[in-house]
Amino acid sequence: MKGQVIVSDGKLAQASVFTSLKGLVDGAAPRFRTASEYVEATLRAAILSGRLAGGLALRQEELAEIFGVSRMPVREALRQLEAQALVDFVPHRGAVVTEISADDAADNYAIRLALEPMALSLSIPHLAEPDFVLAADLIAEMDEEADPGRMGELNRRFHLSLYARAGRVKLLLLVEQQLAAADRYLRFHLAAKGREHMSQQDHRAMLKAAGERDVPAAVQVLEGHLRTAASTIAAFFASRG
Amino acid sequence: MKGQVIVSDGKLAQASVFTSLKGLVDGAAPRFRTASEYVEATLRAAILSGRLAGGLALRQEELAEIFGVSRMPVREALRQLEAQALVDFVPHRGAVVTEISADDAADNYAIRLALEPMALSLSIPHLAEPDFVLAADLIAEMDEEADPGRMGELNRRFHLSLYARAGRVKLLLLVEQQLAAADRYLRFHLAAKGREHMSQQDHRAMLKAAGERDVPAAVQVLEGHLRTAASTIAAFFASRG
DNA sequence: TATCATAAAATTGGATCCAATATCCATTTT
DNA sequence: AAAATGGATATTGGATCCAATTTTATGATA
Repeated sequence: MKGQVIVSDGKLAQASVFTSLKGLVDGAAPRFRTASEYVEATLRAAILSGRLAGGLALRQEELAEIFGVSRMPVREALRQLEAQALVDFVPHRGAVVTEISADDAADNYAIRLALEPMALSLSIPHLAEPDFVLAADLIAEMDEEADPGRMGELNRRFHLSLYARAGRVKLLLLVEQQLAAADRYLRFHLAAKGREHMSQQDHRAMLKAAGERDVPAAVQVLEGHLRTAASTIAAFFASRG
Repeated sequence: MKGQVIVSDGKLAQASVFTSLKGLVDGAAPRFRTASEYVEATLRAAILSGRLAGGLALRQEELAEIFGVSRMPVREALRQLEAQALVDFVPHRGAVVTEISADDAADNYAIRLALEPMALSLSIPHLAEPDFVLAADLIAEMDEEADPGRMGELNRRFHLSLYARAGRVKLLLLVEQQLAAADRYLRFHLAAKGREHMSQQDHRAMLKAAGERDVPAAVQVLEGHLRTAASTIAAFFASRG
């Protein structure tokens, strides 16, 4: 079997990462329609969570064995991830997990800074009681949460809860993608500053302004929130990597 | 051969569309590294240009024959297009070209209205003489151009020329995608209002403001430009589709 | 004639197989 | 000892093959 190859040389660390992949999505997510969707979702979660680090080469055959499928669904999944800029195809070398850099982080925040105020502005007039309740619940959950990965998800869902009534599905789709990508950087943010810098007061202020249908105030808080996060992460990259 | 099947029943019209596909990209574009890239580029151009209308089912085997490849590169290309929201996979039915609707157009313009002012603001301080020359040239070309398809391309390139120095590659990538998607609607715009409504005075005003490094003025013109286009297209859909 | 059951055709997702090509390592040569 | 060279090995892109499932056509029956 090729399994031995994985642990034979310097790839042991990778092997332990890979072998833990399979169960990653199984718990929360529903069953997938196709194998490639399953592989794609699992790999995407692993990359966004940082479990598969930038620069790592993902070889099709190896992944196929781990997931218990042929190389074909793996190939399709990797192509999808390529379209999402999560991997680069290098001929005869494999799909390489894209590196995250200060520049990428800046890009991500510039995009969010453009899209999210738009989404929020469109959504606020149509938000209803259940939306406010959900948002408040998520803030409360974040107060309790310690795990950084789960924290990222809660943060994402909070933001989306306020944008949900924007009525523009493709806009929201883009926002979701950018929020998911932001998780890759948020981990550094939390590591650098601790979870108290999750800016829960910003979240509360946004919710309050939204409740009062005060679009300019909500947008102002959101923009400050994003700019703060962006500069924190920029500082982190400047100091370390 | 299956070729006969294509022309045997009611699919004749589709066949003539399909068979003209192959050469679509050959002229301008360089050779592609892989077959799937070639297929993808050709299909994308055909969909964005409106040559493959919304609702049309793209069957893998049929495309494979037309392109002279097996079903596999076709499959990969279609998956890529799915990621770009240009087709939907319907099980056992084929990849269906997504319909364009008033709602989609509104989404597209909302996204552009969020992203492009950001790109323009970031870019203006770094624009240099060659950028202004290129932009001016493109305006002049548009004055002469009659063909709607080519007009769309010129318009796209003009906008990009002013955003080019934003220094945020992923942001620009998104902008490019949205501009390409906008071509699908621009065709209706031109059909409805004639090419004099291409708002060349807006283009000139944007270029002037950019030349004076007047970011707020340039952004204001751009926003007005996009809002006008959006409402024109909304009116078009309201009257017709 | 309309409707429902049943069989045939078509289409996809996935597996396996094949050819082309780049990488990597050992050996040789300077 | 370092560099060049040649061949084994690994890896990918593409072709062909197979199974599952849906759609569509056909025909029987009320």
